[in-house]
Amino acid sequence: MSANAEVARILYEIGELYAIKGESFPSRAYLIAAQRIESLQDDIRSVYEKGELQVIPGVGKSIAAAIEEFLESGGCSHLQKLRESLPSGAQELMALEGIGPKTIMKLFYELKVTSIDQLEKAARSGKVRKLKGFGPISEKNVLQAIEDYRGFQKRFLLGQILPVLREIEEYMSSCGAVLRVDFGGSARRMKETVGDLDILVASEKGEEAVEYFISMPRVTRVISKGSTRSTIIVGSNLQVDLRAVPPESFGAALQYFTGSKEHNIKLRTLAVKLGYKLNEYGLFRRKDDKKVAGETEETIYQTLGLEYVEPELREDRGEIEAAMKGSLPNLVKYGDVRGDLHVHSSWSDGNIELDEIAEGAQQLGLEYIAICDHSRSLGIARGLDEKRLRKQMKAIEKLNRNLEGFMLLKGIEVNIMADGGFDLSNDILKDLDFVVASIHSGFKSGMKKMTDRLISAIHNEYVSTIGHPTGRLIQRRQPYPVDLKKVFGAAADQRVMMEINALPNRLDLNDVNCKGAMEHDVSISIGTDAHALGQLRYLPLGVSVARRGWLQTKDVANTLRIRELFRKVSR
DNA sequence: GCCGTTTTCGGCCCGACTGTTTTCAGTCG
Repeated sequence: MSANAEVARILYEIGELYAIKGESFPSRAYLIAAQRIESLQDDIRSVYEKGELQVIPGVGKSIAAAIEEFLESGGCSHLQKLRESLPSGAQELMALEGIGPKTIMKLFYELKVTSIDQLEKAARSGKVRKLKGFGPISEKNVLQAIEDYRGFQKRFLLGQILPVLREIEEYMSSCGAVLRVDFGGSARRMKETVGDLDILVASEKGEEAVEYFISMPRVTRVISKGSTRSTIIVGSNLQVDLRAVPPESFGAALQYFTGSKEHNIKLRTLAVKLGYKLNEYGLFRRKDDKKVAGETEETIYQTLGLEYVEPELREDRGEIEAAMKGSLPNLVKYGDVRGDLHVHSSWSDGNIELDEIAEGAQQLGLEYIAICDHSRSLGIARGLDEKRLRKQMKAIEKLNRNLEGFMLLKGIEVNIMADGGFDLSNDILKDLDFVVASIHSGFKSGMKKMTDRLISAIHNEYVSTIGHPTGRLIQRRQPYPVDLKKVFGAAADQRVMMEINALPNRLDLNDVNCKGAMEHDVSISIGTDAHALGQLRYLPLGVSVARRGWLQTKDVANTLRIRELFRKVSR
C-alpha cells in the first residue's frame, strides 16, 4: 500500500470512530481529509518533507500533526485513544443496516454488547426489545440486518450492474404513472463499483409508481415504502432505491440523488452562501422561498454561477472550484471513440475468430480494432511465438483486404519479463501496428523493480502502450507497487501511452491515475482486453474511467482516425 | 476538526421513512 493509501486509511478510521461517538463534524473533517489524500497526486511523504501538509485542503493543524506522527513513527496515538474510548466491536456493529451511533452505545451500556455475535444472542433471547425506544419489530430488524450483513456482497462491479439497471429502467418506463425514468447514484457517476441502485422517476402519482416498483419481478423483499420513495431487494442481495418526484423537480432530484455526498454538501453550502436553499425539489431563494431552478440539472448549476458538471466528475476533487472559474475540461464523449486497442482472439486465449471480431466491432460502429494476443512466454494462454505471430499477421492482412471502412491492426500484448525485456524480438515487433506491453507475473518484486521493468519496456522503441499498468483486480488483488510518477515521466518522454483496460474488474489505470497521466502529458489508449465477443461492449466503461479522470478527446488515442493513429504510434 | 467576499468563533446540507412514541429520535442517503 502506498503511503497515501495508508494515511488515508487511518484518517478514514478516525472519521468513522468519530461518527460512532456521534461527533459528526470532526468525523466529516477527517473523512474529507482522507478522501483528499487518497486522490492526491503527490506522495504524502514528500509533501510532509516540504512542510506543506496544511496546504492540502481539509488538512489543518491537528490532522497534519496526526499525519506527521504516522509518517515518523508508523503509529497514531489519536486513533489509539479513540479506539480505546469505544466498545471494541463498535465498527463491526456500525456496518449493520439500521444500527447507528446511538444504538451502538445503548447496546453497549445496557446489554454489554460489543460484537455482532453478541448482538445476535441478545436479540434472539428477547433482550433487545426491552430497551427504551425498541420493540419486537426493531428486534426482528436487527436479526435481519445481521443476516444481510453476513450474506451480502458489499459492492458490485459497474460493468455487471449496468445491464440490470437498464432492465429496471425499462420496467419502470412501462408504468402508466411514470413520465420519465433515469438513474442516479454511483452508477450514474460511473464509479468502478456500485453499492446499490438509485432509480428516479418523474410522476404526479408517487404512490402508484412505488406500488409498481415493488411489484417488479424478482423483488425478494420490500424494506420501506412511502409516497415518494421505496427501498427493495432484488434477487438475493441487490438493493434498489426508488424516488418519485413531480416533473418540475426532476432535475433537482437527479442532481441530488446522483451525489456524490461530498459534491452535494459543497454545492448546498455554496447555495446557502448565495442566499439559496437546495434540496431534491429545487433551488429556492431563502428570503421568499421562491423556486428559481429545478426542472433540469443544468439550470441549477447555472443559477449557482457554475458550469455544468458532468456526473462522472462529481466527487469533490476540485470540480466545483473549476466550474466556478469556468475551467472544467471538455470531457471525451462516449461517442468519440473510434476503435478498441486491445482485443484477444482464438489465436491465444480468446474465444473469437478474427472475422467475428471484425464483424462485431463494425456492428458497434467502430472503425478499427487492434488484435493483441498474448506472447510466447504466457504458455497457459497459448501465447504466440514469432512463427505463429507472422502467420496471424498474414491472416489479418488478408481479412483487411476485404474490409471497407474498418481495419484490424496487427498487434501483440507482449509480456514484460522479470528483467524488463520482452519474450519477442524487435525484429517482429517492428512489423506490428500496435504493441501493448504488460506485466503478468512477478508482482511481488518491490516498488523499484516493478518501476524499472515498466520503464525499461517504455524505452523499447516499438512499444505503443503499457497494458493494465498497475495490475490490480478490483476487490481481489491490490495494485503492485509502482512509482507511477516516474513511469508517467518516462512515458511522456518516450511518447508511449498508458492503457485504460476496460474489463469490469480491472479498469486499470483507474480514474485518479488517469488524471495523473494526463497532467504528465501522457496519452491514454483504451482497450477492452476482450476475450469474447460480448466483452467488446465494455469499451464505454473505459471511456467512463477517462471521463472520471478529467480526460478530453485529445488525451485519448482511440478517438483518432486510423491514419492519425498510425502517425501517432510510429514515433 | 476545519474554515472565512458576512465570521479567527460559530457555524458546518436537507428531507423521507420507520418504529416507537403520543410528538419524536434515529437512521439513511
